[in-house]
Amino acid sequence: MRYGPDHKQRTRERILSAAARLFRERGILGAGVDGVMRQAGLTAGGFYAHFRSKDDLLAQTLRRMLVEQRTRLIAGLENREGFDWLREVVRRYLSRSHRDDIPTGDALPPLLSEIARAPNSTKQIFEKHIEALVVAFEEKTPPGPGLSAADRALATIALAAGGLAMARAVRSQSLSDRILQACRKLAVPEFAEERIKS
Amino acid sequence: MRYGPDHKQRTRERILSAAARLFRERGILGAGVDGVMRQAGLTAGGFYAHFRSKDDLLAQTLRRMLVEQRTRLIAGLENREGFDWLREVVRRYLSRSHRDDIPTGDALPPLLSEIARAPNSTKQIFEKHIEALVVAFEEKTPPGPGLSAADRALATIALAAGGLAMARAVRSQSLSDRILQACRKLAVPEFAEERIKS
DNA sequence: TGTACATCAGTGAACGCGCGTTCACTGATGTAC
DNA sequence: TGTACATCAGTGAACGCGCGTTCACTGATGTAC
Repeated sequence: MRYGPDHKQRTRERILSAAARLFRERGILGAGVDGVMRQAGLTAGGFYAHFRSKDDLLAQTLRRMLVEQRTRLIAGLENREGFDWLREVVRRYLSRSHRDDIPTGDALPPLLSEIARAPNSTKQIFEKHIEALVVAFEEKTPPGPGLSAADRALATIALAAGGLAMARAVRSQSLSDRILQACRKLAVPEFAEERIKS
Repeated sequence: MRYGPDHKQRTRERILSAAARLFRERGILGAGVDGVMRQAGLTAGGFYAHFRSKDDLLAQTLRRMLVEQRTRLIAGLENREGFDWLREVVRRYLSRSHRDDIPTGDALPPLLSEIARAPNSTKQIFEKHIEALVVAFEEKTPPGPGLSAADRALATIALAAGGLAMARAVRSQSLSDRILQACRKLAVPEFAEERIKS
C-alpha cells in the first residue's frame, strides 16, 4: 500500500481533528467540507475516500468530541466524592480558560442549538452522551434536598452549557465573568463564598 | 402613495414576523432572505426596499424578539414577589408547551450558539437584553443565600435557556421531560416537591 | 539489484444548487388639471 | 367627472460565490520476477 501501512487511517484522524475544531468554531452549517479538508492539509475531493457524506463526518466527529469531553471533565477526580467532586467539575467547566477556548472546549455550547434542529440520528448521539454523564454523576454525587443525583446531573449540564454559551455571547468581559461566577454559585452553593480565579 | 398610506410599513411588519419565525426555526445561517420573503408572501428582490442587508434584518428582528420575550415572560405577574414570582417565571419558561413551540418561543435556545459567533454589534443587542432581565429580577427577587438578585438572574437565564435547548436536543420525550423538571428544581428549590404539569 | 506492473490515496476540475444582492421593469395607486 | 401623468412597492431575472458531491486522472508506493 501507498505511504506505509496505516497512512490512510492517520489521514482520517487528521480530518476528524480538523472537523472537531471547525464544527466548534463555526457551527455545523458554518463548517464546510472544503474548509475541514483544507485545515487537514488536503483538497476537498479526497474527502469521500474517508467519509460517506458531511452527515457521516458530523456523526463520527460528534461522537468523538463528546467521549473526549466526558473523559477530560472527570479525569484525575477518582479520589474525590460528593460536593467536592461536583465543585471541581463545575470549576473546570465554568472557567475563563474554557470560555476562551472554543476550538477544543466542550461541543455543547457551540452546537446545542443546532443539535436541536438536527435529525433524530444526531439527537440520539447527544442523548447517549447525556445518559453517560448522568451515570457519572450518580457514581459521585449524593441526592441533594429534593434533587436526585440524576436530576442534579441534568440540571447541572444545562446550567453549565447554557452559562458558557451565554458568557461567550455577551460583548463585555466583566459581564461574561459575572455570568460564569453566578452559574458556579447556583450549581454549587459552596461557591457562594469564593471569588473566581481561573 | 401606493396601496394606502401605511402599506409599506405593514409589509415591513410582515417581513419582520416571518424573519422572527424563521430565524428561530432554522437558525441565523439556516434562514435565508429568500425563505423569509416567501413566508411573508413576497419575492426576494423586494427585500432591499425594507432592509439594507440580511445583517440589518437580523439586528432588527433580534431586538424585537428579545423585547417581546421579556414582556411576555413577566406579563401578569405584577402582583407577585420573591420566590412566588420566580417560580411562575420558571414554570412558564421550562414548560412542555414552550419546549414544543420553537417558532414563537424564546430566541435564546435556538440562537445562543450562533450569537456567540456573531459580530460585536449582535452581541451587544443580546447584552442589553440580559441587562434588562437582570433589572427585572432585581425588582422582584430577594438576595438568596450567597447569591445576589443579579447573580440569580444570570444563572437562572443560563439554566433555563440551556435546559430548554437540551430538552429539544434529545430524542426521547421522557428524557426531555425529565430535563425540564430537573432544571425547574435547581432553579427554584420549592419545585423539588412538585410534579411537572404543563 | 533492477525493471515492469498493480494499487490506490489524494488531486483538481466540474456538476447542480441555493445563497445574498442588484437592477431594469411593472402596474396599482394618488395627484393635477 | 374624466384623463394624463408621476410615484414607488414589489417582481423576476441575473450576478458572483461557496456549498456538497462526483469522477477521470496522477503519482508515490509495494510487489513480482
